[in-house]
Amino acid sequence: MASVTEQARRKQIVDAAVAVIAGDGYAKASFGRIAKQAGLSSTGLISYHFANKRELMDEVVRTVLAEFTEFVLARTDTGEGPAAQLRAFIAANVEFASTHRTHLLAMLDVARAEPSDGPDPLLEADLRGLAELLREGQRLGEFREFDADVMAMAIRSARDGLLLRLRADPGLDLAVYTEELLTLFDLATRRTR
Amino acid sequence: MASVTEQARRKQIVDAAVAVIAGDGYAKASFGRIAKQAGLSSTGLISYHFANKRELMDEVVRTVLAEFTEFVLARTDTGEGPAAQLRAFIAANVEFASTHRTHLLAMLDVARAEPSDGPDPLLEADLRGLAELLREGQRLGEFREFDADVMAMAIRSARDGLLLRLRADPGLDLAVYTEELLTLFDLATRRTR
Amino acid sequence: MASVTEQARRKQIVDAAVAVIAGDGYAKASFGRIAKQAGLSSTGLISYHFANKRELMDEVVRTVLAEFTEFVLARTDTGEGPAAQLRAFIAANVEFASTHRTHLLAMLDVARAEPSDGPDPLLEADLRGLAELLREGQRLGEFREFDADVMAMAIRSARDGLLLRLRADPGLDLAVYTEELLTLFDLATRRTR
Amino acid sequence: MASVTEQARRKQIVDAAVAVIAGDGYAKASFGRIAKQAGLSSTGLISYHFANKRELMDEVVRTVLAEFTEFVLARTDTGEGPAAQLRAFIAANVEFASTHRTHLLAMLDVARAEPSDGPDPLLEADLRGLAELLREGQRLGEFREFDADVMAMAIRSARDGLLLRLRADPGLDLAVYTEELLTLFDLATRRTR
DNA sequence: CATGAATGAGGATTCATTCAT
DNA sequence: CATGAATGAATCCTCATTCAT
Repeated sequence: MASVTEQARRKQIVDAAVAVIAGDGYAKASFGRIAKQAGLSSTGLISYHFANKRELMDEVVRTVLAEFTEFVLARTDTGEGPAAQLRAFIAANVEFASTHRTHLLAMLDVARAEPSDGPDPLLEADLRGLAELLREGQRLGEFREFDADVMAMAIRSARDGLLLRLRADPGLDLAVYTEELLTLFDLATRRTR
Repeated sequence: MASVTEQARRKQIVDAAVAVIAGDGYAKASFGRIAKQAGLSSTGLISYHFANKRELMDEVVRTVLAEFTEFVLARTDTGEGPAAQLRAFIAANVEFASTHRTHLLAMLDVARAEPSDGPDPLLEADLRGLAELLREGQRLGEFREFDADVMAMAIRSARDGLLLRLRADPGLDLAVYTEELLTLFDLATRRTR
Repeated sequence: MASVTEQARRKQIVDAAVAVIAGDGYAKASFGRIAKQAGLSSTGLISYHFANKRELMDEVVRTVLAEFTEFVLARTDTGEGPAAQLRAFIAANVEFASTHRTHLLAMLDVARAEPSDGPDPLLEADLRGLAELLREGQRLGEFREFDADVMAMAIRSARDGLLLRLRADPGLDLAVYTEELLTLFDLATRRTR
Repeated sequence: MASVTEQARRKQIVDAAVAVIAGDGYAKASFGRIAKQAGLSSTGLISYHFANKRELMDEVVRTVLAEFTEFVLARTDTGEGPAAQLRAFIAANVEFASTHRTHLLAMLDVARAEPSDGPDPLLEADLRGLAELLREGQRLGEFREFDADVMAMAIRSARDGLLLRLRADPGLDLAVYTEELLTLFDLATRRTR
């Protein structure tokens, strides 16, 4: 279980699925299209490596989420204070959204189309850390008193909104966008004297 | 053309489509499910009233968008200044999101799954007015200098984020949520001395 | 039964059916298209006047066949000898094929698509008279000894071939075509000295 | 691509389609009937091997046309003069019409129901060679001066007429029919004294 | 492991026909 | 008589999944 070839094939298939979903949307992401995108000669191969479509899609989400988390954490855990970390977090989000646009779009599409049962782990895991950071900032007096969960959701939503904008308008100036969001949430969170 | 019965049936079918999409997602919204939800005896009846699935989905979007626009505009165009209008706009958005949760979820699902050609009219029409309001506030000196398009997107995204939260957690305290968002964007937009 | 209005409606529907079949082929000749062609507001009206589709199609065949027979007979029964009558018959066939192209095409399409049980009455009735004429010519010594049924079929087939040509190439020179067929069958039938 | 199994299945399906069309007519030739005729468990298998119905029908036409052309050419290209070749051509046509009745009927039905765009290749390709043979005979002085296109059409139509007769009356004496047609067109084409 | 053929359920859509008004 | 809404069977086609090789 989990030989090298096996791992490589699964990755190949997941990557193809990401590309198809990001390109044509989840609705058009059939095994047929994914197999063609991956250069496979049979959809049977996908079924061989994944128990069913749901499992493939779960892996798509898991993979992108792992990349994303690693990317963002590496840029956020800087040992600086919460305010600085929040700035780093937002910047990292925007950067990932632009460099991994297809991955993120695919993940959001899947999450919307195949909602998991109960509280969405995506929604939760992603937000928990951010809310914790915000609360830490409040404890240290760098942030004003706001509802950390609402603020976290607003920050994450702003990044998702950027994704939609990027889909419609790929030539967007990200430097400006980043700066605007940094200022926006700086003003929204900082201790009001 | 467009008799009373006809209109009633179309509305019935659109309502059923909204319910199915909000409940099971767009991917599962087949004519079969919609017909069952609507209590129709045959999917043929849907085809009788709508040229094809796309036309039905377009009407779903159009219907919800009309409700939404009317609801929000009625609460926003108060003759007050931009800052007050922005507060009204955000409050109206949150209120509509909670009272018409299924409608809004369905609309967003359809818009994501069936992207229209060219710039998404949903994305555009919805945002244009908000950005205009923000610029007006800047002209009048009520708002600071920010990129109105980015800010508009952030505001709308915050509302969409609320929707997702509501789906996962229907018991959410909306009064708190509204108040938090009002403060958030008040701080983010107001003229910094 | 068979009031004036009734008759008029049936004719209107049959004419529309002929136009649709000749234009788009039997396969596309749905009640919906026929109703639209006839300017009717409902396909129900067709069902009201015809027990079922088969009956409508039978009437299409019957109607065209009646027109055709009347047209040809009027030009053939000239009181002249069989050879002259054969010439008149062929000329009349070509003329009808050109002036009533749609009608004849529709009839042939229906006859091919909905073959009646047993010996095709179209095939029979149409040919019987012609074969009889040929045999009469043989009795009178104007024609050589050939199989009258085969010859009759060849003559009728030549006219059907003309129809196909007309469908593909409407600008055909019929005067030439007629003359050629007259000579062809004159040579084929006349007493060889 | 084009494995042995693949070819065998395609042939099996085409054969079943021919049988159904010849038996019940093109209008009744649904995937369901064809699958049943072929002993397949699902219409999906037909879709697996043919991109769509049109492609299947095109292959039906192509297959029969290839058989027919090969059959007739092998009996016509005898190195003899045009008159002898014409006799061979007619005899071969009649023979093929009797031995491959279903195939020919199916082909004609499809060609009538699914007219290709532009000039019908069936109508054209089939006739071109025959007309050429006739013109060659005129150049060599074996045939009289007639319109070669009209004559070619008459000859082909006579064969189609035989097909219709065979459908209605399978017990037809073909030896007689052949002899009659040979004489008919010999008289019609040969140089007059 | 990989292939491609096969399966059968489910998809949207078309259609002839029925029926209340 | 005419209308248009409704019905349900049938059509082609797509798809995830299975399985022998």
